[in-house]
Amino acid sequence: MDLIFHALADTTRRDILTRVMSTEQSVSALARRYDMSFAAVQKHVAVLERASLVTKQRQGREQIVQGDPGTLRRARRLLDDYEDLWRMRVSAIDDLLAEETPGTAGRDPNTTTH
Amino acid sequence: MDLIFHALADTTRRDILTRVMSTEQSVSALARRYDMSFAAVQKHVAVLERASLVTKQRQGREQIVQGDPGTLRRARRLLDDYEDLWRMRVSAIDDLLAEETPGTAGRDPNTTTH
DNA sequence: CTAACGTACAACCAAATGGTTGTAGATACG
DNA sequence: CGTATCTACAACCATTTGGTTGTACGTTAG
Repeated sequence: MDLIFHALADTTRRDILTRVMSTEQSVSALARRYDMSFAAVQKHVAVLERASLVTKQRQGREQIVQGDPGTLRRARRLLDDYEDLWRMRVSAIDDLLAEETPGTAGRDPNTTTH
Repeated sequence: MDLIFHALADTTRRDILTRVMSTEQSVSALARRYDMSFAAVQKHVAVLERASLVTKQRQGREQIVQGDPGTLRRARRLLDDYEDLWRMRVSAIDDLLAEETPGTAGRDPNTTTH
């Protein structure tokens, strides 16, 4: 998890991810889009790869990069879990209020049912 | 966004977030749970606060920390967007296949309709 | 009032990050 | 064949990170 979120905590890497999620591309094709050295982009891809957000696949002399939706889902699920915690906490307070003053539902504006 | 994901890229911080999402707590109450100095935990909370994942609220001499579900939602949405990119890409390939060999739907096992 | 508690913040340190340049090995092209 | 392209990787550098300790200050408890 540390690896996943760390990989996502960089604008360039998120941009690379955006690109390869919709179209798989070679590392050099990606590098051409950014104002930094090939080696720098190569490192960014390596970080994404270590996090399993991306996979590489050799094709001749090129290395084709493609996104991995499975890892993305795992990350999203974690965020969902945090939101669930919040909802449970609020509903616990709601229950308490409902018990004390029945009829006064007191909905929390931050709580969104999906 | 960098701040948000960077804040999430640390086990201790995610653990703090888990705690305050379900129950708001003072910084020192949090600090007692971890095998590190108060100052270290204080810094972790500061990182979460800079990322707006958490808000602090003074109460006498204590500083009460509570989770912010809104920021969490923003992060989750971004991950959703990446998954959407993937689905659009796959469906584009599907359309192409459907056009070439109608009847052979060829569903991608990675694609999950929500 | 005094002592203990909760917090803020500075100074310091080792390790990791994000970038660079340079070198070298495969693979494709003319 | 020779040359250009794509990749890998090492060495280096400035900055940030995650931790420490120490000091100072407002607030609560005895």
